Amino acid sequence: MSTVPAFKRLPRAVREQQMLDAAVRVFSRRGFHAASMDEIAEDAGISKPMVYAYLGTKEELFVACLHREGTRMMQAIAGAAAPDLPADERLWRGLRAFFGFVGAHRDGWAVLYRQARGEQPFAGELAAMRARLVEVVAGMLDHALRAEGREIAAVDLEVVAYALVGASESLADWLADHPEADPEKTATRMMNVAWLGAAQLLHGVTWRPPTH
Amino acid sequence: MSTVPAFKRLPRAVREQQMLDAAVRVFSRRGFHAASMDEIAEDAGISKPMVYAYLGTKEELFVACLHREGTRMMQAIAGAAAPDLPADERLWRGLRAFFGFVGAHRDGWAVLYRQARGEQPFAGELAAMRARLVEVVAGMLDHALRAEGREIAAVDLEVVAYALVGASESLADWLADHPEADPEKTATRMMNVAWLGAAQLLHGVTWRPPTH
DNA sequence: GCGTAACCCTACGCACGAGTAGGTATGCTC
DNA sequence: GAGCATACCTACTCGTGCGTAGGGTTACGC
Repeated sequence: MSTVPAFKRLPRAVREQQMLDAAVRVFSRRGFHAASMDEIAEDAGISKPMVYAYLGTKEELFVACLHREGTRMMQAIAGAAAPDLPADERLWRGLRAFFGFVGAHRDGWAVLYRQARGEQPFAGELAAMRARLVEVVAGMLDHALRAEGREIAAVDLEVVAYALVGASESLADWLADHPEADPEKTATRMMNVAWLGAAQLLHGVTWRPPTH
Repeated sequence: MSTVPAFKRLPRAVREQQMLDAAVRVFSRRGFHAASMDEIAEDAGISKPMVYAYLGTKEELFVACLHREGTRMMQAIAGAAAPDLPADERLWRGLRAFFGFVGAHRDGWAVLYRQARGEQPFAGELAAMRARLVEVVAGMLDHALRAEGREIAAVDLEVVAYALVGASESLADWLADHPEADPEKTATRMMNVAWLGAAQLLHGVTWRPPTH
């Protein structure tokens, strides 16, 4: 008997996205280990074997979440920071996009950074993404430096970039925990710390340890 | 029959430290969840019920590790940054002590930051410690500001401090993953990023978002 | 209108690891 | 050297949750 459609039996592509949505929510709420596949399935309005059929084991599912959220974030940033702008403008737009993304996807951020960092199986995945970020930032700095006719050793550049990325991640955490905070304002503050320091470096000013 | 002592039957205080040593090692190697109490016990050269008798459940054990390592770190920093020095000197000494500690206690650092951050039960514990760090840094900045006859809103100060702490943590992670890197040099680099930017802020220079 | 493939379910097996019960040996006090 | 506390062990119980076996139902091609 043909009852109401009962909105079931959706095509695979749709269900996979629903599952990923649910997974991101649950992982972010409980953490990787405390999250159970049963809860994810229930949250997605589907039964467990379906999750296994489509997305594989728990680890694979988590990696899939990581990938989707990470890609979205990188796209948000890349889309905002056009490569033909001056360095400070690029940095500003990149930061604004970044904090905007975190503010809008607090769940995704929690999955991405708070969970993935601790668990060895995913640390590599995460490190690769961070490396791409660092590379982008280092590229900006290097570009600005050459425009000034200066150069810095590649290692130093990378470490500075690493510090900036770290500071941003830290503020992003802060933002995720303060729902009332304004992403734009946070980006401005980060820009103040980052750019004022970086600009000094770009102009050849450096700090040297006291010798005694 | 009195055989060789077989180095057993140690007083509680000693065994507790051995257990904590083992726990820090195993937690840092495996992560909180993947670490088993059996492995910790074995690594400590003792049987599992002893661990339960002395340090309690797995969570309590982890908190104990967190406490010990955290206290050691805070002491290392506090001992180095005497409060009567000028701000830049304090910051420098604090950073040097911090990176020195991380370089020497990579295991402890991994437990502290990589594990504790992700798992909700310990996030609070960790946040409290970080809050103390942020407070110290914010205090330095504030002190330096007043010396210059300036003031900044407390929130901004805290956020800047938060960013600096985050950048340091990030570089500490980097340091923990690069055994060949020199803690002192890392501290110098961090000082460059942190102080050059902060000094600008202290002198009233700020960056403002473009208005268009 | 009938096969076949995609979608979806209920119900289980099974390993792993936290925590404990219950007992033994060794040193310390008096 | 009797009594007692402390250090220590082997050997279990038992919940939890991952992953699967095996079977049902709807759509779609032909």
